[in-house]
Amino acid sequence: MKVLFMGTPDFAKTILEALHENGHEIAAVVTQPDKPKGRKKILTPPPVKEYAIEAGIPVYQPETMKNGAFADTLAAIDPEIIVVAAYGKILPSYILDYPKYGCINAHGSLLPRHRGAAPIQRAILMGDTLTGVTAMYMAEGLDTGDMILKVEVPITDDDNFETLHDKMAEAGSRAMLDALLAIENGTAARTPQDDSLSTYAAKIENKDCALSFDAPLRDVFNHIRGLSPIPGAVALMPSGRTLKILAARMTNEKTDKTPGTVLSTTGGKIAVATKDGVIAITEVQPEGKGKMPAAAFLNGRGIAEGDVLTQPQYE
RNA sequence: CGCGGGGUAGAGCAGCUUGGUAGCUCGUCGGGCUCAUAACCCGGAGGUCAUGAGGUUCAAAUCCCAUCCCCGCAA
Repeated sequence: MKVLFMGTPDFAKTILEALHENGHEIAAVVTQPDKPKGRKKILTPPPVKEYAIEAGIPVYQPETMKNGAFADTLAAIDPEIIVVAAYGKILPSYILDYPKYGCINAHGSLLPRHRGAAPIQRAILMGDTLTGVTAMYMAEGLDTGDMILKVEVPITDDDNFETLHDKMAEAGSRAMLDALLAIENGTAARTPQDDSLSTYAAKIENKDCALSFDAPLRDVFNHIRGLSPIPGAVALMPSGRTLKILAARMTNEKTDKTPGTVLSTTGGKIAVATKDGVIAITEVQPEGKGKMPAAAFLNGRGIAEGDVLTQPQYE
C-alpha cells in the first residue's frame, strides 16, 4: 500500500522508521513547519523531517491544511492510506476521506482513556499502572475513531516520562505494523469506543508543573516522574527562585512536619515532607542552572534543612 | 535587537560592591580511629579564575571593553 505518513516529534519518528525499515512504501511525509527554537530562534526541523530526508522521502510542511489548502498535493501523492502519529494538527474531513483504506492513528493510551494531547504524561500523573498504544481509524472528533488493536505497556515505579515515552514509541511501532498488516489482509477489527468511559488528557501547561507537597506521597512521586525530564515539576524555594525537581524516590519514613519542609540533607538526597510521608529528591535543576544531582545542589548550599518548598503560582 | 542568570580544582558554589595571600562543601589520594561504615580525625594532590600577549592600574578573579560558550523564562 502506498502510505502517506503524518507526524512530528520523536514518537512519530520512531514509528516512521519502523514502517520504512519493514518495507512499507512511504510515498511522502507531512510534518509541522520548522519552528524557531530556543533563545536564538534557530529554525529547528522536527525529528520526522530529519529522518525522512535521510531516507530520501519527500517532505511536506504545510502551514495549514484547512479549506482544501492541501488538496492538490494530496491528490499528487495519491496515498492509499494515511498513517498519523502525533502530527499536531487536526485533519480536515477532505483528507480523512481521501485514502481508499482510510486514515489510521497511533494514540498513546488505551482508548477511550486519555484522549487528547498528553496521554503519556497523564497516565503517569493519574497513577495508572497500565497504558499502551491504540491503533485506530481516525474520525472527526478528537481521538474518537473506531479502534483496530491495542499494544499494552505496563508502567512501573522506575518509569518516568522519558522512559515510558520510549517504550510507548516501540509499542506504537508494533501497533502500526500490525494494524497495517491486518488492513492489508482485510482482517482489521473496527471496535467503536465506549464514549461513557472516555477521559481527556489535556496538554501539559505551566500550571500542571507546579508541584505541591501538600498531597499524598504517591501523588507527589507521580507528579515528579510524570513530568521528568521535560518539562519538570517545579517548586518554589524560600529565596523566591524556582527549583525543578527531576527525580525522587518514595521512602517509608513518616513525619508530622508541614508538607514541603526539608527534613534532612544527608546521603546526597533532599528529604521533603509530604502530606503523608517523606519523599527523597535525588535530582534537581535550579533556575538558571543545569540539571544536577541533589548531592551537588546541597554542596553548593542551595538549600538547607528546615527550608520549606512551596507551590509556585501560575495563572 | 524578547527578558534574565552564569563560565573560579573532578562536581556544586563563595570571593567581585569597597582591586592587594585561591576559599567552602563534596569527591579523590595517603594515614589514623573503629567489630564496622557513605561516620569521625589528620595530612596531601589538584585552579590558564571562559577567551583576548585587550584597556585602566604599582597591582585585576575583582573595574572597563570585545568575543565565545552554557542555562532559566518567554515564544
